[in-house]
Amino acid sequence: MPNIQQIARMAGVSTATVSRVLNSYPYVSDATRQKVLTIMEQLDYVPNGNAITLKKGATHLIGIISVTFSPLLISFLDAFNLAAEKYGFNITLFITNGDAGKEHVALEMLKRKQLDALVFVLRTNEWEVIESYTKYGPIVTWQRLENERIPSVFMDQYEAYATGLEHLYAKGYRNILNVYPMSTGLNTLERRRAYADFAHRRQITADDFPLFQDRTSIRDGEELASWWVAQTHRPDAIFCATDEVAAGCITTLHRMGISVPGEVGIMGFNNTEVAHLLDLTTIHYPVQQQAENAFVIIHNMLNASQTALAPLEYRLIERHST
Amino acid sequence: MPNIQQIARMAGVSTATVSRVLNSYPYVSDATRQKVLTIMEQLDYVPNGNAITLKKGATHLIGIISVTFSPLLISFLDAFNLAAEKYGFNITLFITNGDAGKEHVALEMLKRKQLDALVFVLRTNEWEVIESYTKYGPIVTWQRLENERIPSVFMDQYEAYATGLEHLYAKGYRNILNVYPMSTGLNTLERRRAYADFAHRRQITADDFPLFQDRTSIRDGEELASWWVAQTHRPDAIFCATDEVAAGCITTLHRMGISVPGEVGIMGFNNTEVAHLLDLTTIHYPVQQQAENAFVIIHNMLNASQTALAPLEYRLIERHST
DNA sequence: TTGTACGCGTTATCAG
DNA sequence: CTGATAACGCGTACAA
Repeated sequence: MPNIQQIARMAGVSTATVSRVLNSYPYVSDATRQKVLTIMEQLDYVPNGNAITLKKGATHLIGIISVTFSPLLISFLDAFNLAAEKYGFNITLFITNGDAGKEHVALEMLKRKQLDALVFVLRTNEWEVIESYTKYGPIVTWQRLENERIPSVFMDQYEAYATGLEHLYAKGYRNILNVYPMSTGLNTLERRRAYADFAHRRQITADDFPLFQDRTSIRDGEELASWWVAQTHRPDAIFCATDEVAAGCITTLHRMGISVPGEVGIMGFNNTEVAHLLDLTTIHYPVQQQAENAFVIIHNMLNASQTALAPLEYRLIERHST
Repeated sequence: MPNIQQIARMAGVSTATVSRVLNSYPYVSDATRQKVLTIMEQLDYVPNGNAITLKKGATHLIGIISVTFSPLLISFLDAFNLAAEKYGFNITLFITNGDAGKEHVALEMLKRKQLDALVFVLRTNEWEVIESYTKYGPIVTWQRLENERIPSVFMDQYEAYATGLEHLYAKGYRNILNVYPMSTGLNTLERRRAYADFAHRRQITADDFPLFQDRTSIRDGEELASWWVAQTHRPDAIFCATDEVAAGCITTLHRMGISVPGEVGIMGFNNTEVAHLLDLTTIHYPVQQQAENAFVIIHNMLNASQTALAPLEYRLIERHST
């Protein structure tokens, strides 16, 4: 593997000149340019990216961290990737499976300048730990967070959840079971607050259903359906934490011969592909815009620029499960 | 940001000694070690990963390239990631959306030593183009390929498809519609060959169904269902290219009030999550092992080692759609 | 046990 | 228009 010096020597010029040719600087005579290019051809010269990285201090690599591969992460990745590639950035993926150590690997890579920035889709370490790394580069999160140093592209779910509840109310449901996502997340808090306010507004008395939370997977939905069937006092609608929960629930109910929305209404959240597949009423969430914004924020921080963020809007997708 | 020299100077030692402490070499007196460590602490010293990368010539980054985010890619990524992280490797993702240019970015990064190796899950460029980059580092593919320089972790689908067909036959289906994946891929060829041999073996005369290929998405499955309903002479079973096609098909049929497997049998391929969700009979494909093998091959090439590959096995998953 | 000095491959400044 | 040379930070023979 020849390097820039060999090329310089063989072409009878200095490395500076070779570098100029490489980066198509002006002020290089056509004669020397051609000479250099020819030698490069001959020796099959390839500039070493690591040397450039070391010199320039930028890798154009952004780390994205999540606990698992959820359908939502995929949408996020897809949109982020699209935005990033326009500016020559690529993505390094860290799936932690909840292992704080794996997350540390990513943080350390930022610290050691192997990554230009980090996006936390779903964190494992405490925010304090993560925050202590902000001095090494931009860190953005998708989760809800109020932190001076870690910008968030989160969109509050209170209103969106309230909209879903009002839809169920309008459809005649009065006995709604809420199934919440991660109990550690603030989304659950917001959704519970939205329900409390809704119940008060609509004068719905407290039910005696158990509290369902930490339910986000298809399997969770399947268990939910089994629970529903076993009850004597049943909810007439279930507002699921994710479309996947709704999917597992609705297919299991169908399998047991229970009609949806006849006997029970089912509602999802996020509008992922499975919601379309199973004709689920759900809330469309602007994941794409959030992902784009995550990139824009990073790009702004890296270049001290001021590109504006995209506005975030949710909307109710009414299908036939309610 | 202090560097190794500043630390050396402040500690009153040479950079070599600092480096030794950094990499916990033996033969450093405890006294000097402590002195150096203290200074590092004080100055909040962080070794620059890029400099190390340049010096050592390895990034411990492997690029993975695919056209889209299919459920199968996710399984692959997940398993690959698990294998890779044990050896300190991370993954950089390239989703090309069929853009050969984006694929070139990855190839160039390998060439320029920003990536240690490349895995083509789904390529866009011609193999010839890709092959010309093998001199810059290990390139492995998941697709079927017979190439000296590009190892493949592909598993032949002839037998698996034949097993699926025999299952349908055993269930009494005689009028099978085959829906094939990418017409450019060899999987389609193998599956068609399996069907031809099956038809001959079971003395099934040629049907007059159109040739369905390049069908891999949920939407493709939905269209397929519409097609099926519109026919007078209908197949009694559909062997779908992927579970997603089967999913789109079966839900649409249900929606139209058609019973599965009563009026038509539906069979998927790959055993992804949606197959479980919709209770689809399918073929389980050893994606995890293929992914692990991809990493093992790369690791072997990088270290001239000889770790053995995992054996590949498929199996029929019988559920209730046939 | 420690230090010197060079190499890794580029870019960028400054002179000419 | 071109060349010398100093960074960028670190690892490592070789010598002591």
